[in-house]
Amino acid sequence: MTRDTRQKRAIRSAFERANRPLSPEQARSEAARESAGLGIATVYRTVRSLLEDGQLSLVDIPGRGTYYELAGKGHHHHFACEDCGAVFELEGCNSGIYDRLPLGFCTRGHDVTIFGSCAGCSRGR
Amino acid sequence: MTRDTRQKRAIRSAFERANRPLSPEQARSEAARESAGLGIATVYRTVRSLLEDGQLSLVDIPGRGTYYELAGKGHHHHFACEDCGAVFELEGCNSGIYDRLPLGFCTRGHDVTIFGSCAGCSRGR
DNA sequence: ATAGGTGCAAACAGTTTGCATGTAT
DNA sequence: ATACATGCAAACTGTTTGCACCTAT
Repeated sequence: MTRDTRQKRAIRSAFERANRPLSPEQARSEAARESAGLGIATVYRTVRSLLEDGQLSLVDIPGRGTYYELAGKGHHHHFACEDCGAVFELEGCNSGIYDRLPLGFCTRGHDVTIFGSCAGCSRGR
Repeated sequence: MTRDTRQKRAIRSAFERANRPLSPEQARSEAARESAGLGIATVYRTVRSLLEDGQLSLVDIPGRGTYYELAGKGHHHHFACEDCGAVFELEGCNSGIYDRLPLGFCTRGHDVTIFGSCAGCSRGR
C-alpha cells in the first residue's frame, strides 16, 4: 500500500542523519541532496504518514513552529538555542511537574522546552 | 503617544475578565461584545503593543498556536485541556528541569505545558 | 487641526489539497 | 497496466501591512 520511492527514502534518511528535530523546510533541503527537486508538499505528505506510522514524532517549539524527529527514543524534551536557532534533544525528564495540578484535573502528557545558548554558541561569550 | 480608544479598552478588559490565556480570535470575540465590529487586525496590533508594554505575555501551546494572557503573574505554566480546548494557568514551577543540560549549554528560560482533562471535563468520565 | 487608530482588503508564511503526470509494483 | 506518489499551483489558516477614513487629543 505504501511504495518505496526515492523521495521517501531521502526524507527518512534526512531524519536519521540529523540527530535532532528538523523543520519541514530543513527536512526538504536536507533530503533534496539525495533527491533533487523534492517538493515541499511531498515532505509534508511523507512526514504525515511517518507520523501516523509512529516512525516520526512531532516537536512543537514555542515561537518557532513545528519540527519532527525520529520516534522511539523514549520520553525526553528539547532545547532551543536562541543564538543559532538549532533545536536539540535533552535526555530524560525530571518531573516534579505534576505536583501542583489543581483539584480535579488529570494529566495525560506534558511538553517542556528549554531556551538558552547551545554549547557551540555559549563558548566564547 | 498611545490613545485611549474604545477598542483598546475592550481588548484589555477581555483579558482582565478572562482569567486564562486567550487566542487572538477568542480575544476578538470577547472584546467585540464591548466594541461591536472590532477587526482582527486591531486585536493583533493592540496585543502586540500590550506585549511590548509588558502588559501581556505570550503563551505558546504546542499544537494549538499562540495565546496571550495578562502579564505580571510571576513564573508559571499552562494546562491545555484536550477535551474542551481551554487553556489554564498553573501556579508555580517545580524545576528539576535544568538538571540534565548537556555540558556547555546555558539556560535562559523554559516553557512547560501539561496536557490532559480539566476539572470540568474529567468529572463524570 | 492633526497624528495616531481603525476596518477592510491585499499580502505573506506555513500547510494542505486537486490535478495531471510519473513510476513502483 | 494500474494505482499510488510526485510536483506544481491553487486554496486555506493565521498573521501582518497599506491605505483611506475616523477620532482622541
